Parts: sequence; structure tokens; C-alpha cells
Amino acid sequence: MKIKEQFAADLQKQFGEHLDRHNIYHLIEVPKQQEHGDLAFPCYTLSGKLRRNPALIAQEAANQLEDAAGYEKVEAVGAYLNVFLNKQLTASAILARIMEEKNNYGNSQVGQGDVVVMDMSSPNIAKPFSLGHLRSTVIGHSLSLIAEKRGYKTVRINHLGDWGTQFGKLIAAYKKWGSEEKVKQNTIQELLALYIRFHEEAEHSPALEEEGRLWFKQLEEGHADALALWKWFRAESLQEFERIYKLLGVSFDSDNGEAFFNDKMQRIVDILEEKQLLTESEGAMVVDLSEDNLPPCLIKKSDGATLYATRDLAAAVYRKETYHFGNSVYVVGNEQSLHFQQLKAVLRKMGYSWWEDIRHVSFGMILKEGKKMSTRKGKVILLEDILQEAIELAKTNIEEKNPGLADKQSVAENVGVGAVVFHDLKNHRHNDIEFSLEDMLRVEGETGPYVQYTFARARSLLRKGGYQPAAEEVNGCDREAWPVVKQLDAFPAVINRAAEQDDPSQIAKYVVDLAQAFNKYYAGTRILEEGKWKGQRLALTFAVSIVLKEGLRLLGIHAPEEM
RNA sequence: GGCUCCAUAGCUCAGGGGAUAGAGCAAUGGUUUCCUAAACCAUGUGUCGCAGGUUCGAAUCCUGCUGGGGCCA
Repeated sequence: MKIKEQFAADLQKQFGEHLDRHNIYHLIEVPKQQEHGDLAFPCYTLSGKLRRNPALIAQEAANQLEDAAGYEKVEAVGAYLNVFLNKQLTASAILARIMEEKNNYGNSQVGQGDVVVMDMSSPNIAKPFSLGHLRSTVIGHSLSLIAEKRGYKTVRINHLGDWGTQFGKLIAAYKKWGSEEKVKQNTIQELLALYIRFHEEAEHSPALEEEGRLWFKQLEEGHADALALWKWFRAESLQEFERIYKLLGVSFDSDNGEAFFNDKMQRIVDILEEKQLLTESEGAMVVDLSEDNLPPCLIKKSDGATLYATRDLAAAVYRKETYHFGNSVYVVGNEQSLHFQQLKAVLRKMGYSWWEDIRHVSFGMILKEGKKMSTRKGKVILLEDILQEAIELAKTNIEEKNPGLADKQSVAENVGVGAVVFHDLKNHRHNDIEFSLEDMLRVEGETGPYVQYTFARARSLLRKGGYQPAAEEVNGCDREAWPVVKQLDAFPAVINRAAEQDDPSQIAKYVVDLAQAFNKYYAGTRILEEGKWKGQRLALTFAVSIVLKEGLRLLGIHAPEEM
């Protein structure tokens, strides 16, 4: 990144009259072919402005640049100006910077302490933790870590699905068939079974539906019996989710879910009424959004019940007033994009200038045979089972490859969970994912364990080489290390891109690229061999280990020292 | 029907308007008296969904079409 900026500055000296710095920087590219150098500048745009042959422009620019410091070779090839950087100088600068900054390499202060509220994970209590919630959790977690690295403060909110008529049904079902012991033992599965049974039996017995409604009414009115059960379901569910969060290394600043906003919705309705934004439509109260080309936003049903949107409006306002956010991010599936458009539009109409600071970071669904996975029917894939299976597989691999390893369980957890998390983050969040256990458990190729393995090997080298970071004078690198050095240089730019696009996959891809570059180097160069390069090679290895670990950390993945 | 997302190698996906479109998986073959073989190397594959347009230049930007996903009191 630094080197590209330098190149842009040098070009600006020549072409500043015709192109500004930003344009020049944007035109610079990294050539695909190694023979084309480290950076290239195509002269077509200048050719248009100067009305001259681009090849001539490139040639002249090459002649002028030749003397500038930092370049090993400058070459005009057709319309391209190709530069080869001075490897010793550049490598020294990059490595020195990483040695000095260590895991702070890539940090910035663009956030200036601004608060980002991250609505993430948000599973429904009494229901299994789905793979969709896994996506929200790991994407949100990674984005908040990235934001923190850029100087933002984050507030992670687990907006639990802990309210709704289904809890009336659940209480009814529990009262009829439930067992305290079973629920305690296996909360989610037991509650889900009760819920399914309720629906099955309700088909033949309408009285049951009525009973469910009654229980929900009692819950809403705060009757002790109903409330106690609901609280218990909630606490037991949360406890079970906590096991998953612990494995994922995720924690929250708030688990205020839907129920928390029960007493905060009337205020929203009042404001909407006061501002005369409510209109009646088919007996319901709605906010008309036709000027935004959106369907009306439902605020209150004909029976007076408030709706999802009202609750989210209350939550948005509450978060603004409580956390004073600069940005409020919702990591929620893309099937809800209309809802968030409506939410923003209503907030704007309510006169909240911060409506623009609300961002829906959407993601694709997990599909099964090309279709949306259904949580009904009881045929669900439990995330926890997948994680356990991944951990078992990692354990098997350890027994086979490194049986003497200390602390096998924790390493297996890091690697198994790393595989699942990386699999979720490596592709762009917009893409739908076809469910494949095989892919999730994969440990070779572009996977989390591959990157972790590369890190572990690097650490092993440093141990065996008795490397002491502070003692080492960084001075250049051998020729074979150059691709690795260039990759190291790119890290800060990758973090920025990931942040600007709310896209953790940028970092996942980067970390694979760096690992590939280093593995290639490792395969061809004996790092621990005594000789003039040994110190530099170890310094490079150290820098790689820092960046791999930090990149993985930003994805929410641990990097064990050995595996 | 309206809005929206997607279409690149057999599969999963990268490709910030630029040079010969790349990885991984899968397949085949090779590399450990030597730093962890969860690694590395080699081999093959493409009407970048279709048709126009903008541009010196389009997988990339625009429009339309086809096919698929999603959302819409």
C-alpha cells in the first residue's frame, strides 16, 4: 500500500497537470504476469487527454522515472509503464514496520472512537441455533473486530427472538406434556419437540389454539405463572446458546431482545400519531411510503397488536439514545432487505436525521438442494453437532499427525471451529451457500486449518531458530521471498477494503494468499540453514506469523502455536 | 405483477474498466535420510447465461431478454 502511494506520487510529478493523485492511484494496477513488474501504469487515459500515442508517453515516463529512488527497473512495454521495485529497500521498510507495530500492523484511527452498534446473531429462543444465525454471528463478529481495528468502539447486540404468540403455544404445550427435567437436560430439542407436537395436535383440536392464545395473553399481561415459564425458557435457551458462543469466542454487550421493547413501542406509535404519519388501511394503522416507492409499513394491526416493524423502530430509537452510535449495523439475511428499507424510510419521516446511519449488512441463505432450509418438521441440522463433528475430525488428525501435542482438546477446538467459521466467511456474504457438511469440514486447500497450519509451521521455525524479534536487524530479503513481502505490504489496504465493503471475505482470501505465498517459499527455501540470509528469513517468517495471526483474529479464528 | 439479488472451468468460488480470465476441490503423476506432507510441484479444461450499447479497451459499466433465488399488511 505504501509502495503504491509512492509510485502514485512519483507519477503525479510528471502528470499532475492532467490527472489528479486520486485518479493516478486508481489507474495503477498490479500486473498479473511477473515479467511485467511489481506495479504498472497504463497510459491510455493520458493518451486521450494529451492526444498522443500512449506507447510514447509510457516510454518518456520510463526515462524520467529511471533515476527515482526505490525502483530497480523501469520499463515501457507498449502502453504500459512497468516498474520493478528495489527489493532490498522495500522489503526492509515493510518488515521493519511490521516488527515495530506487531499485531497493531494495519491499525488505523479512521473511526476516531465513533460507536458502531452491531445487531448480530439474534437467534430465536426455544429454537435450534441455525446455520443462518451462524452466518449473522460470524459476519457480525468479524465486522466488529475489523471496526475496532480501525478505531471504532463497538456495541454487540444479540437481539434475541424472545417474544411472540409462539410462546403462548409453547407454554400451553409444556403445561400439557412437558417435563422440567427433560427441558433442563436438553432445552432446545425438548422445547422444539413440544412446539412441533402442539402444531400437530392443534390441527385436530382447535381448542388447543385457543389455549395457546390465552397463555400468550396472560404472558402479555404479566401473570406470574406464564412469566416465570417464559423467563425460564429464555434463560435455559440462552445457556445453551452460550456453549456455542464460547466455542466461537463471541460475547455480547447486550442480549436485549424483542421482549425488551414491549413497553417502548407505544411511544413510537405516539410520535407517529403526533406527526400525523399514520393512516388507516384495511383496519390497520400504517405509514404510507409510496413516495419512496415502498409498500406501506405496518405499525398496528386491526386488533391493536403491534408488529415487528414497530418493535424495530423502538429498538432503533433506543439504541440511538443509549449508545449514541455513528453507525447502526444489522447483520441480517437479505430476505429482510425490504423491512430495513421501510425502517429507514419511517425513521426519516419521523425526523431522525440519523436514519442514514442505519446499515443493513445482508447475507445469502443456506440452501438445501437449492431451497431455503426449513426449521419445521424437526429435521434440522444443529450447528452444535456440526461444530462437534469438526472438532472430532481435528482431533483425529492430531492423533495421526502430531500425537505428542500438548493440550489436544483446545487445539482441536480451535481448528475444528476455525474450519467451520472460515468456510462461512471465505465467500462473499451475498452468495447463497448450498449446505455441505463435507465442505464445512474440509481442512485442505483454501480453508481455515490450512492457514492455521501455515501459522503453526512458521511459529515452529521461529522456536527452532531461537528467534528473538528485538535482536534482529532487518535488512532486505532474498529473491524468493519477494512475493511474500509484497503480500505482507497489502494487509492494511485489505483491512480498509473489508471495512468499506462490510466484507470479511476480503480478509479470508488475503490470509489464504499470504499462506500460499509463504508455503511456496517454505517449500523451496531452507529457512533455518546457516548463512547470510538466515536472520532475514527468520524476520520474514516472524512477520508472516504476525500477519496471519492477526488476519485470522479479525475473522474470529484462533491460531494455535502447534497443531 | 412490483422490487431486489444472482448467472465465470465438472464442483465451490476469486476477479478494485486494462496486457495471455485465475484459485481451491475433484482426477492423474511426482516430492519426506532435510524446518510439521493439514504442505509443495506438475498436467488438462472456459461461447465469462444471451443480445445490444458506452469506451481506444468490457467478465467488469448501461439497457433489454432468458433462467434461478428472495421479499411484498
